[in-house]
Amino acid sequence: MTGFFKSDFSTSIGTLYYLWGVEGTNKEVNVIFLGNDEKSFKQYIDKLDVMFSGTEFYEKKCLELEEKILNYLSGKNSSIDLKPLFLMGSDFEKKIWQEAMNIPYGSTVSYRELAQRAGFLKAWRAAGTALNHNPVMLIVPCHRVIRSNGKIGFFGGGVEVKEFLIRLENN
DNA sequence: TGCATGGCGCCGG
DNA sequence: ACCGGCGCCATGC
Repeated sequence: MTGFFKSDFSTSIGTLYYLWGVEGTNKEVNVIFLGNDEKSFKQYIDKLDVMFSGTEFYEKKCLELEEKILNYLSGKNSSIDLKPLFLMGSDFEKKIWQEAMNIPYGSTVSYRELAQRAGFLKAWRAAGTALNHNPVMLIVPCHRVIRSNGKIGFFGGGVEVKEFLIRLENN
């Protein structure tokens, strides 16, 4: 694994931090981290324990990401069209994240339903914990997962942000 | 290994 | 409608 680079930018839901990684022989560049919490961003980088190349080479790539996210946050685009690269996480967590990506824009499912769809009939509680470890907010749309009783539930990036995103997608 | 900890769910009062 | 209690399951220490 080589070619990590990172950056941040300002949005309507606060400063977003992101991290790219280049994978495999085809040199595919994908998003490893996207989040609004600087602390977890830094912790993530520490855990990866890698060297970073300069962002200049990837400036175009960064601008593309920022444009896609901003278009999504302004309601202009309903799809973000960025591919995540899960470098960390258990198989269970990856399956939950993967399944969450199948939730259509503008709709919601319960934690229970999500766990079931991913093949874990009774692991709804653990599914919530897995979503809390989602490394790429918005790309894995964990804000579309709410409680069975209709309540909003929690959100790593802040419940207000979760509410904002659900409202955004229903306008 | 056991036990506590989580973005939960369901039932009873 | 709201709460407490108990059940549920993957992780981390």
